[in-house]
Amino acid sequence: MTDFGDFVRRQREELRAEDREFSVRKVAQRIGVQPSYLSKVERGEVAPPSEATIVKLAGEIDVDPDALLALAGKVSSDLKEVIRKRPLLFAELIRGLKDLPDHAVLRLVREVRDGEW
Amino acid sequence: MTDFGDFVRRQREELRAEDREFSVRKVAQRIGVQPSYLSKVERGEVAPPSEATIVKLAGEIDVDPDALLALAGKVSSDLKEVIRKRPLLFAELIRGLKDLPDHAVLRLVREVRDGEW
DNA sequence: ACAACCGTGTACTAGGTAGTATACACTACA
DNA sequence: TGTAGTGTATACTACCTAGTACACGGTTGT
Repeated sequence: MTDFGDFVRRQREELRAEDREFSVRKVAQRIGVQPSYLSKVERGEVAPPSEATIVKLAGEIDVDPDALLALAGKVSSDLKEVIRKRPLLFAELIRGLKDLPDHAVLRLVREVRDGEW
Repeated sequence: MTDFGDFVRRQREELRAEDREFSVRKVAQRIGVQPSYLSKVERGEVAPPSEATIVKLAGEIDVDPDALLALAGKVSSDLKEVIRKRPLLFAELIRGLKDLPDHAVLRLVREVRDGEW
């Protein structure tokens, strides 16, 4: 389960190759944690950080926050909130989409986005 | 935030009016917790139980598990898993549905259920 | 009258979460 | 050559989660 750490390290080092501001220490400082902690996170020595820290990190290393949260095994709390408010409706919808292929879900997404609502 | 406790107590007592098997003690035993703990949960003296315990409780007092989890401020982990596997797709879909009225979401649900996929 | 059952008060806890603080050895630059 | 910056090892912690264990006094059934 070091998917998360490995990904963060790779992404940060890629940015670092072109900008020294992406050292462990500098990034850690910008997202508000100790460098030693970020180091351990990247090496998978400790579990992924909290949602708030992950979101800041995502902003820093230029990845989608939902994608990074997913790598950490988490779901954004604002999405959970949407479900929590109408659990029966959303539970049925999501379970119904569970096994459908991407393109089918995407069709739904688009239908909603440019919705005839 | 005693929504959860109040609801459980009401529901249990309703069942209890017609069946003595729905005492705090009996229900607690069937779901595998101490009676004192269930009592505290119902009175909101402690936070709602874990997901696993909530699901057992829901089965026992005849309410939808997703609804009971929602009252506890939680989302079923199988739904989270679905999102976690395709975070970009589902994040966009759910945020797009966030402010739509029930009937619009329901239309989607039905579209998926009797899907032309 | 008494046994069985009832809900609840009190005290406690193992394990997890999300980190901090400090010190160390190595490298890079000027 | 020294100083500024680098990643990491070690030790520690406050708070939260999800409960347990036991005892108590009140109520009910027979």
